[in-house]
Amino acid sequence: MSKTTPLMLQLSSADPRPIVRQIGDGIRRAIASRELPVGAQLPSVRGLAQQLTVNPNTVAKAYSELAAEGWIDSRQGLGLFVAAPRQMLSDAERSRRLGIAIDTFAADVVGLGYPLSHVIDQVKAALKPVLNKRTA
Amino acid sequence: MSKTTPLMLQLSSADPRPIVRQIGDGIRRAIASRELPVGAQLPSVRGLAQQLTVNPNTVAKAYSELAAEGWIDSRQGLGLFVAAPRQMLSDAERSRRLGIAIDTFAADVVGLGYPLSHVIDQVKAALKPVLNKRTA
Amino acid sequence: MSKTTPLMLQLSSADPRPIVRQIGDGIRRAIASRELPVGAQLPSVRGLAQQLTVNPNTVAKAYSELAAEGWIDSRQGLGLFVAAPRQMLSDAERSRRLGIAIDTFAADVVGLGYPLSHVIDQVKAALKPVLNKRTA
Amino acid sequence: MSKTTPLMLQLSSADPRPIVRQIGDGIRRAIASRELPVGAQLPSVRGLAQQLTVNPNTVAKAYSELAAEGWIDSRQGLGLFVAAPRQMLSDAERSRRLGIAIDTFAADVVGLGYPLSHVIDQVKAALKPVLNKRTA
DNA sequence: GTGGTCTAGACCACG
DNA sequence: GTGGTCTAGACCACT
Repeated sequence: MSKTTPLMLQLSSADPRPIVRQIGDGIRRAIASRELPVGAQLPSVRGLAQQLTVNPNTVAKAYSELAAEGWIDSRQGLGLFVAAPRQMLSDAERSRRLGIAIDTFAADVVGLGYPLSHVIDQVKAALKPVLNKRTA
Repeated sequence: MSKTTPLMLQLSSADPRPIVRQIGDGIRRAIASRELPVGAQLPSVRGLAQQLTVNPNTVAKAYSELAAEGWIDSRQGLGLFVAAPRQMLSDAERSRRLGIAIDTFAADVVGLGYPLSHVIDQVKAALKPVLNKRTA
Repeated sequence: MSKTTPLMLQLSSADPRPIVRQIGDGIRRAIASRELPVGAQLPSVRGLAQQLTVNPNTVAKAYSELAAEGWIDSRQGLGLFVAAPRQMLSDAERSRRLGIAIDTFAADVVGLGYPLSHVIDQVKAALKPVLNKRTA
Repeated sequence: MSKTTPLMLQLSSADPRPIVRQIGDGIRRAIASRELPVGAQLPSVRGLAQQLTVNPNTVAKAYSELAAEGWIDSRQGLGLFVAAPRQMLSDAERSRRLGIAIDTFAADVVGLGYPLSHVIDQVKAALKPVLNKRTA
């Protein structure tokens, strides 16, 4: 009875991220912000592929990565569903990944010419809806 | 008689970024933090390649990208020098890039389970030395 | 200078595991048993695909899963290398996975008619060379 | 007048195994542990399907696989009954299947970081109630 | 209908 | 040369 949530995903060819990543990131964000609640069914591989006009394999790959990371569960013949949140990674690995993400981010924004306060404000605005939600 | 600044660059094979990007990011960071001041001469392609034990083509590629982005200027027969800060990107482009960087960052840290405050603190610490320097 | 280790992999069509899994499991075993030491270069995607007469994409998929699990590191343009061991998973997740693995194993051996002692002996023999090695 | 044994089966959507396999494995385990003794009648396809709220086709498929493997016998018009234990597989086939099960298990637990003794203890605990029962 | 696997072949970035 | 991405299309298992 769980209806498939529409899911607004915007692919952009100007975005340097590969399509698979854009899809995965978009869904990750939707799950973290509870736009897609636990147990919700995701659009089918073929359906989403058609909606985004990309190859079904591309969608399938994004989905399978999300499944490997514990964001979604796959049920043979039924579809894909938002999984209950659980901590997959060790503390050491989480800390390591945070460091990498910050280094990458720093390299990306250096040279854009924005003052620190502006960048921080934007980061806060982007993270607020996706952090501290799934454990609330 | 501007002496070539030594330039401490640490390439890491554990770092997922390709070597070209590690070099470019490292130099970009050094310029932004004024470790390499305006007018300072950069190491030669061959010299840096030897120092880092990488292919000279890789260094040359990193340099040419930095030049295209306006970070460094090449003076024929003399070498490469840190350029005066100037903004080469349109406001729309800068804003778009910031948005993408933030999206990517958000996707990376979501699911790590850290509270917003912790992430923000880390980001601030990482950005402080590289932002607000060249525009000061 | 690190020569590619030959790597004996036996694919079997009688094996119910999909090819991707057989490849991944085989390499995981080789790394865990230190047959492939840390830093060793793995056979190239195309090379291994040719050796096993499977599609390069299949090998690439197996490799990318191993990379996601932290077994190997990929270096653009250079190849794939055995990564230094690190604990990626949280205690809760490790315990969960052990439980699933044991349940699956139990379901597989029930009905084969072997006495408990025989099964345990075989399991011990199989696990001895792959457990307690990477931390030794 | 053999009454249908209630049969406690727990289907879990968190379990990665497909439903057919969960049903088959559950019944196999119940028979092996003598929870379902030889001659006991199994619930009807429709009854079990209703109890588990799954498609009757799924239950029927699970039953037909169990029958093919010799676990249960169908008596026309009467229903399905637990068969007397017999070995339908050749020694070579049994040995091959044990090998595959052990390989899969080893690949699953390698990398979890548990000491051999801990894994063996858990395996013993899981196998004790289902092995050495039907041949005793 | 659903997802999962596999093949084939193309194009790109990196060194 | 290396790996990474994407498309196209086929076949299978599950519900």
